[in-house]
Amino acid sequence: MDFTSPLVKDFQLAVNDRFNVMIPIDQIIINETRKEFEGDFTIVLFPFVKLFGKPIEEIGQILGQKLVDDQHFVQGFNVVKGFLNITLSDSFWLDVMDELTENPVIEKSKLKKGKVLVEFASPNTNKPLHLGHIRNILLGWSMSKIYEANGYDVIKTQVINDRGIAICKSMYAWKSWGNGATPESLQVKGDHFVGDFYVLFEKKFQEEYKLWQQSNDAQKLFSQNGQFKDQEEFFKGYKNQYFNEKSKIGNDARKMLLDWEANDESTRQLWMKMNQWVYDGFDTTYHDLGVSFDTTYYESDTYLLGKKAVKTGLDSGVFFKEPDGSVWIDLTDAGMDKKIMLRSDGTSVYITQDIGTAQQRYEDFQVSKMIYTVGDEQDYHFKVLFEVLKRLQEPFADGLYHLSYGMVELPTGKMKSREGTVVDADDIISEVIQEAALLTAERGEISHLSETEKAEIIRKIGLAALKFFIIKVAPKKKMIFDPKDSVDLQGQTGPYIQNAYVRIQSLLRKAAEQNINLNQRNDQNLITFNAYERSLLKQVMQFSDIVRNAAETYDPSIIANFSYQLAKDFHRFYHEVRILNAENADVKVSRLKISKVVGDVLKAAFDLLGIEMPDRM
RNA sequence: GGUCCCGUAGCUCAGCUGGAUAGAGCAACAGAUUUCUAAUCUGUGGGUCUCAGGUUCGAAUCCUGACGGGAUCACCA
Repeated sequence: MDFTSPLVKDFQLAVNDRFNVMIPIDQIIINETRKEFEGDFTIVLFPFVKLFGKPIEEIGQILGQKLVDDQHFVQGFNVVKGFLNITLSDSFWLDVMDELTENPVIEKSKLKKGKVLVEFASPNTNKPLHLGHIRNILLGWSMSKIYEANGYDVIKTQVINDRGIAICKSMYAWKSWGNGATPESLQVKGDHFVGDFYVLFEKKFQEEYKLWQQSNDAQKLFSQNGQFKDQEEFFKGYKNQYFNEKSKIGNDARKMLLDWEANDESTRQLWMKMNQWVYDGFDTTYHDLGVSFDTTYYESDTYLLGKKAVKTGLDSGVFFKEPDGSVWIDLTDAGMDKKIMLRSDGTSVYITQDIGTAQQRYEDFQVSKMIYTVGDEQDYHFKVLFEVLKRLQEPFADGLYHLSYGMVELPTGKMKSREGTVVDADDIISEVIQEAALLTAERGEISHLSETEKAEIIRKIGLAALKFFIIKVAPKKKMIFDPKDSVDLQGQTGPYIQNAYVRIQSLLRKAAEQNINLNQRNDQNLITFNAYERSLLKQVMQFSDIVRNAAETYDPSIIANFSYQLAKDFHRFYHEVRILNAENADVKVSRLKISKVVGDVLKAAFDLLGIEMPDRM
């Protein structure tokens, strides 16, 4: 609902009436009046000074008076420097309140705007999910919800990297040292179970490598490479080569990869079994986070895609072939480099596969937009990918967006798996819920509820703390995640906002007990709205704009910050103003209506962020 | 080195499509509950918006250049 444009229109007419100039609407700057001044909205007059050749204060006086005389919605005004502060009439606010109460908080546009595919999560099967994945998942999920709210059909997807040397390492380790153990037999979550074997492989490999470093063979190699001062440095750099050329278990793992590619029956069986364990584990984490996918792509299916695109590109002259048979694209005229599309042995590289996958998705769903939620270390990759797709003249090429986000770091620095500083997703989820349980018990507010009801509320609170902590930061910024702060339930946090909602539900329950009807308009008795009420209404009526803006800028943090501001203002209102004991029945009803609509908006906003609201806490 | 991103209070972050005296939370200190859920509210202290130029009536915001931090520039993914 757009409430300010009638005011802007009136202002435009007032200017025309008094100065005979028709100012374009988009040149009229209107803001919410800052708290330290009196008024609801402020029009900036500076741009008009030169136009009218009068002192700015006088212009303000003339136009303000005109708006009051019109008797539309303006009740009063004041001019401070070049700012015309306008106070809207109580009847205006009464209308706004009833409009907001009677309509859904988000107007879902009736006409469909098209289909959008959102990719997020996209894990590897050799490691459990960590904090970085959580940020990714929250962003992608939230983006999906935001696009739905803006009238799009959304397809949520992930692409799982289920093949390659990494999973073969886990497979080899399990086969060699696993003794037939399963996640069930060891009571370990599947993704962790497989991840542990990956780690075990690395450990065994390191042992083997260390041992080899003492050998004559190794020492000879080291002394032949005179540019290295110390052994440690040399062997660090030699590690990959050792793995590929000399390592026994490296060789065995690579043999597995070849077997896999040759479709060897037993290797494929093992691969399927272990990946299934991982997927079961991932599903648990996704479930805990409250997210799901409409479809999943697997790299084992898609990694060969894109070769056809290479042929098409060659035919149309977008790509070119080197004498050795490799295929390239030259993007130097677009400020990028040359990029390989196909290796000289004819196999695909990462980008080939992405081209094929994009085409496949378009074929599958005919989407007009695709949003890739991937960390900012791949900014360049996506820049190249999108440019290539454009040059291939794909019909979807204009609807591609890389939702890039910054790395999640700890107060101590980057997470490093080698140093064991990676924050595991499952761990942090359970930690934050435990903390919520502790503090909820201390409070005692819900102690009368059943255990399952309590657990449910506690889960919502804990997850809200974690999720809000992450989603409130603008995506493109890297963020510092302090586990200590993330379990905070006070101040600028998810639970703070939930608490505002819970207070509102409590009010509404009591109002229902008193049989107060909130569905009727008050046409008889005009009430005076105080500053708290006006502020709440102003924010609530901006919600649709906020949601649109979040979609346009691909930024859920806008909604998070909006929610916080609204909750904060509600808490203040709640503290300063009597609601159920208001001075008369009309005021009571209007305050309840405002509270209800604030609650509805908070809940809708949190839903867009993937955060649930409890009714009590 | 080329390209891209970031730099705001002790810490974590808003504000960035230019508008009034730059805001929150945390941390510190002082207060508020016979009243609708105190996971709340009020107050105090805390700033060269990295720096220097430029555009403008007006710059944290736009432009240029430094400085600092990060990412990326594979026949890896």
